[in-house]
Amino acid sequence: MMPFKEMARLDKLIHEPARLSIMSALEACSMAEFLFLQELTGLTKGNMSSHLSKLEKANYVLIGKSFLRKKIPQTTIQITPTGSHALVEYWKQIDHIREITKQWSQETSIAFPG
Amino acid sequence: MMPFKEMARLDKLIHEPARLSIMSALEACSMAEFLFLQELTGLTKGNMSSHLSKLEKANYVLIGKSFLRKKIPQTTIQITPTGSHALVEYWKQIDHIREITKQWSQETSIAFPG
DNA sequence: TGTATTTAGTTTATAATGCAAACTAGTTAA
DNA sequence: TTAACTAGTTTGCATTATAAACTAAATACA
Repeated sequence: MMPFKEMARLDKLIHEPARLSIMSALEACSMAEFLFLQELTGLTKGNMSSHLSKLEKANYVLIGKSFLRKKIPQTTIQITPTGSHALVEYWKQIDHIREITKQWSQETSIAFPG
Repeated sequence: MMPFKEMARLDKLIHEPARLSIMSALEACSMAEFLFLQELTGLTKGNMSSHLSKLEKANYVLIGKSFLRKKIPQTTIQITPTGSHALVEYWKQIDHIREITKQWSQETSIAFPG
């Protein structure tokens, strides 16, 4: 019907490239440390921190602070079921957009050939 | 190698949902009028205008101003070969990201089963 | 004729966001 | 005991998305 309005429905929390990389990494890892995640994604510490807190607010990730030998702070991050579900839905929506635009493209070329 | 850095390479001009919808519509239409495109995407006029001028600066679209019966202004928009190519490359990169994260996810589950 | 309204867009102002530099709190080294 | 490092958070800046306000021309109508 209105295929090009489907883009507006993309979950912006996941769509943002830095966060998509965080979420994808977490989906693969089940649990990761802050520094490991930072290395993996190539983000700066400040960036990681602010993106993570956005994801935490949405309940997409769970952040736990523990201490190594009760001294060195270590932040561990896990994806939540909510976050995992949101990621799946995000890719579904991407697929949907692709299908629907392909279809519309075909319809137009039938209506206005050449 | 560093799969989660691939997200940073997504073309941000196309990645933004409003512009993805504009570009997808144009790819299907070959040529469209401003108001038609606005209706299609559901964007406000101001939004349309500013997104279009960004796409124009990147040479992703060509904007032509003509007059209906030499009176009513009519803006027509076409995707350029550059824009069309960028859109194809965008989807390629999306595919690439998907493949690579899927793969990494498998590797991790092999390395740390259960 | 002149004033009001509509149309087709552009410009401007604002609010949100992404980003890295600067900061904090604790640890180890000299 | 002071300097330097570590692990992260906060702050400030620059960019961006968005809609409201504006512009310019056309039509409506009184």
